[in-house]
Amino acid sequence: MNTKPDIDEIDLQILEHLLMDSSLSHKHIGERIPMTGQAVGARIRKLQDLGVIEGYTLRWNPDKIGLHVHAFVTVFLHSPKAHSTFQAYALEHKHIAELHRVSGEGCYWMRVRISTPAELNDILDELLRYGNYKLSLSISQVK
Amino acid sequence: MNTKPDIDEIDLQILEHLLMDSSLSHKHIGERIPMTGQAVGARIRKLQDLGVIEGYTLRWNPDKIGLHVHAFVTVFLHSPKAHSTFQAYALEHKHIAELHRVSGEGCYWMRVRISTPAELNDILDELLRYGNYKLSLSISQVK
DNA sequence: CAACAATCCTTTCAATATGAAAGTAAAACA
DNA sequence: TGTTTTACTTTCATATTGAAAGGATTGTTG
Repeated sequence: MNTKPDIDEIDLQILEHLLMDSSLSHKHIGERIPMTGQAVGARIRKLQDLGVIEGYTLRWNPDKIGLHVHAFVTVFLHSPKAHSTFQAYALEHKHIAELHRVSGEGCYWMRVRISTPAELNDILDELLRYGNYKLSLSISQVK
Repeated sequence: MNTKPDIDEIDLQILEHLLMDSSLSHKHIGERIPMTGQAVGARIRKLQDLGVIEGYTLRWNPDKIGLHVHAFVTVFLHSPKAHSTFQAYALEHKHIAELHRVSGEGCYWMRVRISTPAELNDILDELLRYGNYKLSLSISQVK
């Protein structure tokens, strides 16, 4: 038994192509390998079955629809009891785009995308119910 | 002149659908609006032209191809002169998946995806050339 | 008010991409 | 050596796509 399932170099090439542009046709990707579009399709299905590919989504610009504030928040919970309610709060909150349990600084790290500083302020107020926080604002995304 | 370009509720619905699954057919999305697939296609092209949709990509699981370490690093640069070399370093580094200039804690925030703690150690060593850092490891992604 | 233009949709149509199935070649293995 | 497995290609039927043309509605202007 290997640590990795049988994913070879060709699979990784296909993965890289799709990460760059998942709207590429199988045929187009196949020309680079080279391989027919159908063979590429079969490998992509394999990557999905293995759970390497979880789904298809967009690269997009939230700023263009008015979500001008991009914040990184480290959360320090008051008490162990706060975890479940905090997670429930974060999961249902539309503007909490990402949430991780972390070791290191604090208990959780989260990404917030929201329209205005005032709305961010509201979120921070709500966070105080669960614990404390440390805030960083993204000024520009370099990569 | 409006702050937003002409993006209406229907556009946002389409955007949400594509964020959930960008492999949905235009026709399928159209059934929920409701609208023909061709009309959905035209709106998607509009969203691309406006720069709201920047491209198509995957949701995937780096862990499955051996990238077991997911780290968030806050970087504090020594001096103003370090910025350009640091950015160049980060941009070309394969395992630095995301980089933001931030206000708040430190100068930069970055996401690192890498195979082993030992390799992370190497990156941290290299970071010391530019400044200091603070490290958090993602234990589990909640959202 | 009437004519016109603009917008946004539908319908139609031709080109293309897709997945399934069958066939083939090469490698792995008894 | 013969058999099985694997991974590809070819073929084919179906579905998706974008372009073009047509129609309805709304807004604009003389």
